[in-house]
Amino acid sequence: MQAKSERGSMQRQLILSELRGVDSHPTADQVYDLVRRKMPRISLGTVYRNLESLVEAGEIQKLELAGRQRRYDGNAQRHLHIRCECCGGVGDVCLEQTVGQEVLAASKAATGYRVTGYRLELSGVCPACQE
Amino acid sequence: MQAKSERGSMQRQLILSELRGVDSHPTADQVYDLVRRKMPRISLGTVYRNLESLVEAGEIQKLELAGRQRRYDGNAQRHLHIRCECCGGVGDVCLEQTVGQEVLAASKAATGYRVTGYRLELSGVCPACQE
DNA sequence: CTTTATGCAAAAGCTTTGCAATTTT
DNA sequence: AAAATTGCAAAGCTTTTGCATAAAG
Repeated sequence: MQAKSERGSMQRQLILSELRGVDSHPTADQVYDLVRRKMPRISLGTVYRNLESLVEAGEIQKLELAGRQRRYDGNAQRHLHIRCECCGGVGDVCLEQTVGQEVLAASKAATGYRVTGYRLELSGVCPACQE
Repeated sequence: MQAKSERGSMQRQLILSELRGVDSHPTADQVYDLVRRKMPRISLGTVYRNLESLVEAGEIQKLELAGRQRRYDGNAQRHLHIRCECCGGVGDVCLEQTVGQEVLAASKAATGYRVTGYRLELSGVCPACQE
């Protein structure tokens, strides 16, 4: 007994809109909590499955920051992320990725790898934690 | 009935020497397999505990590459890592970390964070996988 | 009607931890 | 003898998966 939808199930739409509605880069279980407020019977498995398919569809991005639980970002555009060492939060850095060609060339020379990409992740102290 | 040791238990020494003896950046269970060849009754928990304490002691480093299982590097010096997209292996890139000050300054301006560091991780195709 | 997605629950993969026994200092 | 570490096993946490049922196209 659910309304008709243009793009996927109601679960999927709700997950997408909730994720777009926050800037906190929530983990899967945080998304689950958000979504459950409006759809209490949704399951965690469904959240994981839809997050994954939204990533594949290019609607959102998955953040795999070093050594921690995955987070999801409703903004699918390429941008950097910075983690606060103090509160653990993750912020957006809307800059081009800016590692120079010379680094990539030097890496190739140093390793023999064909270098195809890189991942850059910043860390620091967020405004709130600086008081 | 173990020999006396200068720095820590025999388990710890063996873990360190085995890790120093490979350049493959093994995961904890791969270290476990290596070490078990010479000390069959060692436990995985002991391997994890010692790897952690060796990291804290600055003798080795823990690699937390995006979204994957942790790996350990017997070389504690700061250097870059590159993952082969094809075979999943991880190589060393013995270069200075080279993200410019201007990127860090721009990040600060864009976010208000006090930027204190960054992590750079390369990807590509290793010589073996290029055939 | 056929295909796709869901909820539930169990399983899987990696890592940590409690504890009694052993080793190290 | 006191402090630190071990092996074992159980628990923890995050993510994935099998399956019968329900929703979507």
